[in-house]
Amino acid sequence: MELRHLRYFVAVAELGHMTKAAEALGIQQPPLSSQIKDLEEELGFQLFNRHPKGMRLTKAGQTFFTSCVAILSSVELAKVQASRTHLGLEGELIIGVTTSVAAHHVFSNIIKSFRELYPRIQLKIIENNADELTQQLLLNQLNVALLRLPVIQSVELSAQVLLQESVLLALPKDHVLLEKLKSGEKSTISIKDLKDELFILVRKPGSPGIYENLLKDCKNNGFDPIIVAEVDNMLTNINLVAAGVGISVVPASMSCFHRHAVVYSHLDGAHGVKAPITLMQKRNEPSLIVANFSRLAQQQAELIKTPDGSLH
Amino acid sequence: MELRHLRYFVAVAELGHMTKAAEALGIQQPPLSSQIKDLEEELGFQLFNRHPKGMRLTKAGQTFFTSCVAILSSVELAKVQASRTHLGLEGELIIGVTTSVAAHHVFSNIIKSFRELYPRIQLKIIENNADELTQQLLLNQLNVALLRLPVIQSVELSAQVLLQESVLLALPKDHVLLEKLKSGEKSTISIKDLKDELFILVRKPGSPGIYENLLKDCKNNGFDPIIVAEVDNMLTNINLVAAGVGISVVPASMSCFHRHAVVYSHLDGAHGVKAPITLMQKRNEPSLIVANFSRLAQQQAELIKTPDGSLH
DNA sequence: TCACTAGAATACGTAAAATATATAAAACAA
DNA sequence: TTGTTTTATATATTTTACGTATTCTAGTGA
Repeated sequence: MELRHLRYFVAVAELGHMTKAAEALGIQQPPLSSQIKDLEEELGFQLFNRHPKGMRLTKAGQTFFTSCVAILSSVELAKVQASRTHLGLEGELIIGVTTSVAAHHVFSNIIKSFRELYPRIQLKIIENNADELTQQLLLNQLNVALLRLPVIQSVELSAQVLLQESVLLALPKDHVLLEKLKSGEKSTISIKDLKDELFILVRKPGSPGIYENLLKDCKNNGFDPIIVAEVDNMLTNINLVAAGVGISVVPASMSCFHRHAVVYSHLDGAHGVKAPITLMQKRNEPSLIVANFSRLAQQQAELIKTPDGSLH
Repeated sequence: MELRHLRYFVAVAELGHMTKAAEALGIQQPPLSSQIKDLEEELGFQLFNRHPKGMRLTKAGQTFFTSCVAILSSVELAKVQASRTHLGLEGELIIGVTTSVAAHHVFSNIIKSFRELYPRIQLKIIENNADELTQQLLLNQLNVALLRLPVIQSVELSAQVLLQESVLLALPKDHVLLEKLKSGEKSTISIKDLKDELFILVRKPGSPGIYENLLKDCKNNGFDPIIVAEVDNMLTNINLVAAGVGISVVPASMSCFHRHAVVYSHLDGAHGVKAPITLMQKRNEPSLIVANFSRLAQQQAELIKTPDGSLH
């Protein structure tokens, strides 16, 4: 039994007429008769009662007809679905993201526009630190990761920087440096002023990252910072600053958190400290979905950059 | 695209190996390669990534594979279902029945054993009077009807008597004839004793039926009975007898109703009055379901007959 | 009753296409 | 390198779906 038999059978059943069905199918009547006969022989029973005015379905034929219509339409659906999968319009995308990237509005813009363009792709979003995300990417537990600075270099991975963001110093509201600014004793805060401050950092010892660059800048200014706490993500940084534990440096986009207890200030002399947003994926990623997501992420990042390259 | 393509594709996808799949399918590898290639060309995208160790499904291939498995199994199901319909094991049976037949235990036996033997046939049971049932049968609104005596003769219909049942006289508990029996004045009630009684009958004037025969018997005994009520079904007869409206004659199997208010008695001299149970169907009924039901009904009727032809 | 008509079935030749055989190409492994 | 494994290509062969011509059958109408 082939789909041809089902197509022919449905045509005859619908028109109730062998000759008309043959015409509709674009073949001659004798081969159509022959095919219907073959089908009936394979099934072992009559599908039609032959009348001088045409063909009428038997009870069994009626049952079979209903099934055939469903089968033929599910064949068409199968083609369309597979094609949509091939075009990257259908499927699943697992996105890993760090807390600090998730806090940036470019992330919500990316997700929103992706959902609009590819509504039939199921999105799964996993929040984790940069180190874990990279491991998951290598293990194919993620399709793509959005983080700040890559912490693991691997030939299997490719990284593209979506945007560069400057960082701000985060201080408890009642910090002495802020009083000096307010009283006019200082006009800006410089990295040199932080020599005796207690730092809260996100740091994987030995691996690169934003805070690795901060440590270098401090060293260039003649001191090693005092680290009072090492935490897992930048929101915890700010939580601890708000609690008065110490000071920290965070991406500008995070300055919306804890404004009742934390003041965010420009930091002079921290030239090396930037907080990019980086998209990472497997280097030989064949998935069109990932390619589409990557392109869209780039576009959304461009959109929120001002012409001179700075940020809104 | 033909089912062959789907079958071949599923085999290759399951084994991940063109050569092994060809072997499993009982064909050679080159034509299988060619068919898979044809399928991919028709779909417009690759279903497999070719690796030196075998074939691995693409994302689109995975989607298509899932659909194909479902399609192939629904093709098999379609065959089975149509075949079951052909064999009369699947489908619908609409049975018409009169109230008095429905009251007979042979009816519940028939329904019960039919449901056991043909559990996948949906039964619809319609209760109506004999006249309406016959009309519905002619209009193909019923597949089969169970009634007492045929009221319409038609070349389109065939009737078979399942069993013959005697009738009983139904009297109100306080009827004078019963007192005569009790006092010993009479040993039995004869049809002649009913000359001045008020009869409750189910009667379509001019058409045959149990009560037509009763009227003849009365005439043979020299009187026309006084008809106090004509009703639609025999249960109403008994209801009215219980209410003291008059007397009636009903099939023996109905003597279980209203025993607190109605007494059922043998009636001498009513030789012509029998209450058969008759199965009617269209004469050229092609349905195996109807044939099976008819055979089963006959069997069940035989079962409750005692060897000498009388009833339990 | 007899042709006439409409529709399906049969007979047979043809063309398309599925399959088989033989071989090549590609990617490893030893 | 050579041998092995696996898929792809080339070509021949067989199968089969299709086309053409015709027959069969059951109504229909004169």
